[in-house]
Amino acid sequence: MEKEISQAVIGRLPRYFRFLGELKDQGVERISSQELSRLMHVTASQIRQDFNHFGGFGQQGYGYNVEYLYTAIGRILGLDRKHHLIIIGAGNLGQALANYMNFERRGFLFTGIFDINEALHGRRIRGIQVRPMEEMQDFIRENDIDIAVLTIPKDGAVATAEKLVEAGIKAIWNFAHVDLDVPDDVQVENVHLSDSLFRLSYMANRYEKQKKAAPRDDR
Amino acid sequence: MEKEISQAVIGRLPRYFRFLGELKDQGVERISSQELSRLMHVTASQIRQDFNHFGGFGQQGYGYNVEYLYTAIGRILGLDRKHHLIIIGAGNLGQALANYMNFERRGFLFTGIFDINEALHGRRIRGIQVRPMEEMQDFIRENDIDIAVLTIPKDGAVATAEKLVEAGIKAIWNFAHVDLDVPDDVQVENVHLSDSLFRLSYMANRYEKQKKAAPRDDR
DNA sequence: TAGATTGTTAATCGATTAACAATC
DNA sequence: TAGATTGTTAATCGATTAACAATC
Repeated sequence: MEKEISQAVIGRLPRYFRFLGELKDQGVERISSQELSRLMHVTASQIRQDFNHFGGFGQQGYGYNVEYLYTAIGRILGLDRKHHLIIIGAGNLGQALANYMNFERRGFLFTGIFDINEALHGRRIRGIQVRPMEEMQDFIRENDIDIAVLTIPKDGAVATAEKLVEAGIKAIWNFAHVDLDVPDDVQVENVHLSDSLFRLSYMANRYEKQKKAAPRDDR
Repeated sequence: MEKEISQAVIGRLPRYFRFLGELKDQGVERISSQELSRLMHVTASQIRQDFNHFGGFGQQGYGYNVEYLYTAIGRILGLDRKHHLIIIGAGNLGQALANYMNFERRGFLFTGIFDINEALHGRRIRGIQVRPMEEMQDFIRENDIDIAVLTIPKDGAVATAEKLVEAGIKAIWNFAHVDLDVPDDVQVENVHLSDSLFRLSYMANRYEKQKKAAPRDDR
């Protein structure tokens, strides 16, 4: 089997995909690692290394075919097939994600949404009715759900994640403000919004301090 | 001046902060790098290295004082002061973030929200009325805004970011699906939700394939 | 004082960059 | 064929881990 791809590389794939998508939309047919390098602000060397993890996409003397590369990376990311996803938690964030579903276009189909709050049960969000949590496990089993999106407060999140795993979920998109402990064969991708905001806060803060300490130094 | 802290370290700070907060809430007074290591699934060595970037927080033979360390990291992250933030885009995501403002507790004050859509103008979200985009720049200057949260579609994002910078914003929390090009003294923290979802998709996909290729191999 | 655990230096590991031969 | 640009190996850089002397 191919050697394991490092997290560093995987982390960059969606960004490549995004840039290639834009190029494709602009009608660009081919691009060299050097041009792409200038565009994305990463080294041409890294680009070539990254692409080569998945086998040669390019052609010496020519570069890369944008459309081909775009499709290939899409396939690597699993965007060539449908995913059924459910959202756990019909609060502000859950609803925003349900509506925001620009993801739908990419094959991520919003299939169900669950909440403990009885007042919400039966209410429809983008045509899908909010269901009580008790129905979650059966729903997953019956509807062939791939991905669960966790948007509930941290207190319930760990227990709910366990239930998801029990019902056979293999991928959790976790917006809850807590780290989940799941078996090896279950993938978790965290979106810890406050962690992100704090990083921004640090960066802004640090820069300010530097400025004060050395007001002449512009870089 | 102290040597530059690497992105790798900065990226971990919010997570430390989160775990220390939980420990503090549980009434834990002190903790060694080894205990914290077990809890967070990172090496004790890394923990000690990380903390030492900011000067000795610990004490030989004792460990680290949880409360002290928590406060120290909080200060490093800039959580000991108030930040005024505005949200650009009063769509689903913008509204969710405005309401979600659990951040408020941490000193990030939701001060204003803007949208191009006239139908939304004057409407109140968490007591704050939606303003037209034209008022954005003056509002920033008059209200001492630190952070702008960009939740508009990608097409308008680049131009809007330019306006933000023009008005003096130094920190942008970018949810738009595009990379922003800003001067060196402006910090951007990206939350590219689809990139995140695609990574999850890749991970789940890859695991499945491995399973199929080598069904016996459990790890 | 003895035991524990940090702070810090040194060793290892992995990821990024540079270089260049292969090849379109 | 000459020029361009990849694929890939080698060199460099940085981040992580190990080890241990300093010290509470």
